[in-house]
Amino acid sequence: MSIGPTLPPPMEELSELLQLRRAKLDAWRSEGTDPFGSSFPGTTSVASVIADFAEEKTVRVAGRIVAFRDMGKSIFGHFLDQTGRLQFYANKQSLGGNAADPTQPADPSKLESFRRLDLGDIVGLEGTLFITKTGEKTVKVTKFALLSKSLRPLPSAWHGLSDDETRYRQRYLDLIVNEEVRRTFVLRSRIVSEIRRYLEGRGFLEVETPMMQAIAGGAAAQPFVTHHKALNLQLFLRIATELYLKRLLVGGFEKVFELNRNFRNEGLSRKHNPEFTAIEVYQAYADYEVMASFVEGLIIHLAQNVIGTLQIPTGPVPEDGSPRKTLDLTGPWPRKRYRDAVKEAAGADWFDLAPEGRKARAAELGVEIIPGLLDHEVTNHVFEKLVEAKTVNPVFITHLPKELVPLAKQNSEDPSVVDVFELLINGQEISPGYSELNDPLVQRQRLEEQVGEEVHNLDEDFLLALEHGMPPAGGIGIGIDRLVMLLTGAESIRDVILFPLLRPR
RNA sequence: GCCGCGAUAGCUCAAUGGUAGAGCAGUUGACUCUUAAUCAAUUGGUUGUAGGUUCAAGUCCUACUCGCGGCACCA
Repeated sequence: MSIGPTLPPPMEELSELLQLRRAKLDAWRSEGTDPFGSSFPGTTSVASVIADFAEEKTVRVAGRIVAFRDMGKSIFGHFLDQTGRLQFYANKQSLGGNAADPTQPADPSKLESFRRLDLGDIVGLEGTLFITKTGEKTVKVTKFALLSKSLRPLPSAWHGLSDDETRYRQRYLDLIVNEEVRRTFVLRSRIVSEIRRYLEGRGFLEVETPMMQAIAGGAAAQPFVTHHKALNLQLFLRIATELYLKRLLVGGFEKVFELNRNFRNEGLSRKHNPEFTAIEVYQAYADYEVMASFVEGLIIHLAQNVIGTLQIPTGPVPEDGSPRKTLDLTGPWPRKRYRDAVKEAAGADWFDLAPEGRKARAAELGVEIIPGLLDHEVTNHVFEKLVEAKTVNPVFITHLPKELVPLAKQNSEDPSVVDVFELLINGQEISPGYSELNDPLVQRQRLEEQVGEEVHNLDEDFLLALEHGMPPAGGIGIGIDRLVMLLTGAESIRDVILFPLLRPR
């Protein structure tokens, strides 16, 4: 524990608001209370207080004060714990009275101390449960303990906190004040844990492979660079888990997955954070069709069991208060060949046109074509803008041209396409899946084409593994952040990552 | 990296180039079933930073910082 550079400024520089809060520290201490108190054992969560509610029952609860309504001789308020909000009530008799002998006069100083509490303070409360005239479950406080004094004001409870920069930099405030944010991150946690349960229940083994790699392979993204001192070694943060998981297939693990962070040195956007969570799943003796069914089953399972519905709200919240659009995850999800999807969007004659004709058609359709694009790249731009971006309900795009996916098996009937799928939902690629290439000689050739001149980037160790024999296998990847966005209806990846990357202030 | 938009009290937001304001929070007082408590009074500002134009700048101009959206990057 270091002293830290951010010592609090001297009192005279603090705003009045902060000075008053600090002054209360002395008030608490002068009556013998440590304002950053000790443990408060034996508490019950708000959720279980509400679930097992019985009038007159004595409970111990703890949380942060988020509302405080002082009415003179009695005080109402709400506190918040991890599971929810509960109303509390205190008056002179409840706090200062003698329960064993109600005829004895109450001690008013207890209520005066209680009145000194601020919004944001963390308290432990002991009291009896009752229901108010208006029907709200409430704890009547008989004893309280200040567990942590808050020296700064809470954002407005009514308006919430809406400044995105503050929400991300001080996420704790966002979590205290914005209930839907709390809900989103609870859901994220449940989604991740349900994915693990689902896979483990089907015999998959979770593994952990290196995040620091001498060669960052498995995708074509810029890696982050770091350095190991003792070995004087340049290392890269991984951009994918693929090549290590395939080594495990060689090693005889037939059903494996890894669910953890990847790092890509790319720009930030509504859909991109430089560190993001992904799962990759590999199953020996399966193919991309098996994996497509697997992904469909998994996502439907998550929607039903974590979210509770297959009808997911999506898109911007309308200003006029009308409900958001919804997308429908009900299966079975259609399969569509890449060529057919492009033809539907760009004309049945698309593939009959000359390359120049395709460029002209793309322009007519409003797809911007940068000069110098290869012919298949023109088609893929059209695909991305007119098919992918406009997809709402799930669709598996199959039979992609082999130029787009160099690491998958070629189709046995049509060698110009590969045995893969791309799962599109709500304008995003949620999951790719392959029949994995296990021919070490073809794999070497494809990787050599990919790395070009930079032969030192060729993962020889991976190719060596393949030469020992990797079983035919199906593999998938799912971007967890994007999956959580999809299932929670979030519009930005920053709303499903607790601490998204920001420039330091 | 490029283009556009934004930044005003602790929070949410106002303010024709002409006296920086409101609601909530805070403070003081009243009130023993309130719940956006209510009522009365009241404190709080280097208008993101640095320059410039102007008699006068929150407002116009330039640069910068940070954020948001889009583009580029991203099999």
